Amino acid sequence: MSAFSGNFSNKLDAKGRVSIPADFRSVLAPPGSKARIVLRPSPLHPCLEGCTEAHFQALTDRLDTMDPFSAEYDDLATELHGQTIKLELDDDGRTVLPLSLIAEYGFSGTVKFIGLGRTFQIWEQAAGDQRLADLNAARRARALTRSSGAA
Amino acid sequence: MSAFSGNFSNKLDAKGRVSIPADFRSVLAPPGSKARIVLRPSPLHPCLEGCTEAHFQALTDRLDTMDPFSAEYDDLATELHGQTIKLELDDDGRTVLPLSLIAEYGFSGTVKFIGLGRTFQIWEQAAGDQRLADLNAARRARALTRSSGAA
DNA sequence: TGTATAGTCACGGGATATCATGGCGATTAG
DNA sequence: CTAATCGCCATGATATCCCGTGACTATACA
Repeated sequence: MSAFSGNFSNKLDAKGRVSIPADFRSVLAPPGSKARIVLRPSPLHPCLEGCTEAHFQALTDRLDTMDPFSAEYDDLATELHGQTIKLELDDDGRTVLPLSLIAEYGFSGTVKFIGLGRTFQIWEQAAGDQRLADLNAARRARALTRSSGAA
Repeated sequence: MSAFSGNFSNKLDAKGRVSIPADFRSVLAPPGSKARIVLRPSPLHPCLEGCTEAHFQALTDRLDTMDPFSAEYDDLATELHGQTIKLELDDDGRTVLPLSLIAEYGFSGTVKFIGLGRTFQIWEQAAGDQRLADLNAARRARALTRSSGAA
């Protein structure tokens, strides 16, 4: 597998450590080698967004296509680099989330990992569940609309 | 055969394992090789929907044409990947359904596989039977309505 | 045609590996 | 010297693998 899929709930211990789901670890690095993740605030949601270093590189490549003196360049560069944290996983597949982030996102006890393919998100448990539920409701509404239109 | 057809009832054992019907296995992978299935919640029914990795790939291909920073991308990616489970079949053609799913869909003892061609569904036995019965009833009603001109 | 044989399949059980998580102790910084 | 951080090990739970068994089917053979 080479994409982040599924959602997982893992515990944040007293020291701010969390296990990265094993499925995600296998995407982040070939088994055996040190895995690293790149984390930054989601531009859309109250959650963290994580990806591989390679994917982050691909995102920043986009900067090279932009006018380096434009406001857009400045905004995107700041967004991408200004709040990005690179973390290394320990031998148990865990990483330590900085206390500031834990406080900022209201993480308490359990966090939710949601796969988005090339990236994944880390939510406060309840908020993450809500996000999925909202999407499902919308999907269901779309499906029903379609079928009643066709019938 | 290259489509999921027919319906089958198989048992869920104490460990949450279930045999994938042999007919479906032959669609999922050439005999001998490891078969994988992609499962996600049905948008319309209280059941799981399964398909091949290739079919899922076709669904996610659409993401590559979208702006990865847009809300649309985020929604679709979460919808597609966020609740997707990729399972590998063991040498006996079985797979393990996560406990959370078993609870969520009320699976107990026996589950029903219903082929939908490119995909298939996994229902709690009684609900799946009901689904088929409902469809037949609706079909009969339509036929009667047509023949009598109006009902 | 009736019977024996081999194959496939669903299903159960038990041994083993993997994972998430708690805790301890060493190491480092202040 | 104290406190925070990091690496390592212990543990329970879960998943994975590998085996055997019985039902049913298809094939071979007399």
